[in-house]
Amino acid sequence: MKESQTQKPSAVRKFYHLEYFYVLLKSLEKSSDKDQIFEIFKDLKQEYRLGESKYRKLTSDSQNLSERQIQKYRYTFEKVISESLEYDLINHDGGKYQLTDKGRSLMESYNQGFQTYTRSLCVLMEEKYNAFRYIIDRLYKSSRENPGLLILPLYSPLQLGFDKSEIKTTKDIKRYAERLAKKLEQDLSTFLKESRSLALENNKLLASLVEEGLISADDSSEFSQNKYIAIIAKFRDFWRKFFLQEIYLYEYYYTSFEIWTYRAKQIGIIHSTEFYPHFNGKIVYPTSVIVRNTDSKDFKKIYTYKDGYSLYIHEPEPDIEANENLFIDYLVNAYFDLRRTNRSYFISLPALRELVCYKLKISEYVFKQFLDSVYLKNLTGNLKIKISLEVDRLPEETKAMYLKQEPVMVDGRYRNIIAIDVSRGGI
DNA sequence: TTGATGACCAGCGATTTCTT
DNA sequence: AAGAAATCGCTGGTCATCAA
Repeated sequence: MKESQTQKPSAVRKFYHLEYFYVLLKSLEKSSDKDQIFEIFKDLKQEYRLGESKYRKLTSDSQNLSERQIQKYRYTFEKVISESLEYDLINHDGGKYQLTDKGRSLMESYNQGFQTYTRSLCVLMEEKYNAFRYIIDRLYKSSRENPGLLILPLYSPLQLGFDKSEIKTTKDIKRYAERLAKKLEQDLSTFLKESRSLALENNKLLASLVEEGLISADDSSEFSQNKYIAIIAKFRDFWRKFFLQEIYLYEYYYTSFEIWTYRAKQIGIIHSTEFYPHFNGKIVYPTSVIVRNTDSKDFKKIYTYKDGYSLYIHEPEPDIEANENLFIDYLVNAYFDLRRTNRSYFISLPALRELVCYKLKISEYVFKQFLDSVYLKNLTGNLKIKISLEVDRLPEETKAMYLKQEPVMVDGRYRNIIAIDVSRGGI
């Protein structure tokens, strides 16, 4: 397979959830007046759980929003409108907004299921921006040893064993900086098989902190404690930017990368996670390829570029026996991997999902389909292993961080913990 | 006018400390 | 022990600024 040609850069978009398009179009069905559309949009944003964060948490109801919240919602609203105009989903005529045929057909695709909907959007976005192609190309070029894998390690002082109370002077900051750089060098070598000294960059970072007046050039003098968060944020941003631009040659800034990969994740063409077990930070890899053509039945074409290359999503069928066996193998391996650090038979299903998705290079959606199929067979006793799935607590029922990930819907119910028995004797 | 960029901050959930 | 309050760490979204 010849690698495809890198496309022109992607512009920045300002919202993550692809449902926003649908929510806007639905609002437009009811009104053509902008202020009224916004009112409906606000309610629907709430109804579809389009929270401020990716974890879809909503606090207040749409009736009791603060001025500031309304301002934020309006900001998002304007962005959704402007992007919808670009894709001709709506048109704007004399202060009135109307759905176009294209908009109506996108709504139709939503009713056929989320996968159909996101794929229609993928076509619209790719026609205009080629952003997914650009990122997928970058991902495949990320590392010679491990093509496709991109890591963005992240370690706060806390995670490296420093307590906030022991970081007071320039000297302390330098100690953290040094340990962080060492850790990052390690990650580069383990994950990307690249040995590289980060000492130079580390010095650059420290120098910029001094230059901006956040810390003093003198080792023993204390920095102002209310700048602590700002200083730590500098570390985070600096290394993220370094990894993206220097290691992965991504030419745009972090937010742009975040937004496009998260959109790609919803379509199922790129996987990205902050919850990969035993790793601090973010891991991104493609669950698709861009090639002229392929004979493999595991890949489905979803978009064709002008130069003849196509975007194929990796979507193996669960009911083909070889696929099923491979899935079960990885499932069992990942289960025992996680069991080593866990006393209970039950382990976190999202964590297991991360390991299996990575091994098979499949999206969360495909994982869900496989697990569904395998679980049903297990219930009727037609499987060589025994699987138990349970619901611990759903994200909205708890404040625990480890449950911030979306649970997996299997056999019609949300599940978040799993146990596996290979002997079939019962657990 | 539009997009890129970096700084900033509200607010969330985790963690720690205080209180009963 | 358990709940309440205070503090901490971090993120997404907003905004000002700059360049084209």
